[in-house]
Amino acid sequence: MKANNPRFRSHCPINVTQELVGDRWSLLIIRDILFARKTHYGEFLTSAERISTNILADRLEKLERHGILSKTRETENRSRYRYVLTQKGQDLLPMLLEMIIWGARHDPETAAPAEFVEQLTQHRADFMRQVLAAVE
Amino acid sequence: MKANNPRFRSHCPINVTQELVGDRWSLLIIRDILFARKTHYGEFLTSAERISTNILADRLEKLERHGILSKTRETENRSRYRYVLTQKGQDLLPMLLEMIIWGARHDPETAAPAEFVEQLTQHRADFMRQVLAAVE
DNA sequence: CTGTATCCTTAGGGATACTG
DNA sequence: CAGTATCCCTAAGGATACAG
Repeated sequence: MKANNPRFRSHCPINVTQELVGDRWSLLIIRDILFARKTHYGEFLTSAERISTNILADRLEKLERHGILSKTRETENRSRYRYVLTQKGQDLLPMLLEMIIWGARHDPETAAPAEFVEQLTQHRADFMRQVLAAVE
Repeated sequence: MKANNPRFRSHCPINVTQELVGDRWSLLIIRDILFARKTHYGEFLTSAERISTNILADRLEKLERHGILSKTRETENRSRYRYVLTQKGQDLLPMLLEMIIWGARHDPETAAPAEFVEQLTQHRADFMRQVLAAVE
């Protein structure tokens, strides 16, 4: 009985990562939290890719269940939640940055600011630490 | 009609990367080429995740169409092909390494050798250059 | 061995009405 | 505003027979 442990096709870490956050939406939600500083349900709905309400609720629940983000009540407002990344979620930043570099380099119409990508590419690990510090 | 120019949901580079290689199989094929040095159709079929023949053929064709790998005839054997990564495909290595780090760190049953992950984590950018050099 | 062709099933996703 | 609940549908994937 591995109730908590999802059954992976394999324990290859690449496969595991993909099974946990490789669906169509999870990484975009995490992107919104990390880069657009979004924290509330309604904000995720406004992103360019237009996630629908049921899918968003489902993904938020899954990500919380996997310990990637946590949901906390707003003190002022009873029915308002705040979504923040756990350490496990923040640990996805380096991978996201590599996805940005690759996606931007190979898409002529990329939405990523050229400077940002260039800076990112040059600095890599050092830059990652900077970004993390700024985010925290 | 969906041939050359894929219509992306958005040109966010994270989204683009995911739409190009974010399916269930592409990255595992690329992993096999990069890390297990596989080059032939039959070899991909033997991996732990057990891809089926039609899906494999489909993915190989898609990856070739997107310029991520290239297919060349073996000189000795007419009906044998050799699959190799293009530069665009090799550029995925840093992202794969980050996926390895994250997946291994957060899966207690990971198949990744602890030493490798530790070395990878510590060296990051430098290590990536080493790996690339070794692969080429 | 290197693939195609078929058939079939299902999970994932989208639209939208509804609730507190 | 912050979600649930339904309904529906398609693309993605799996099994397997077959072909060069």
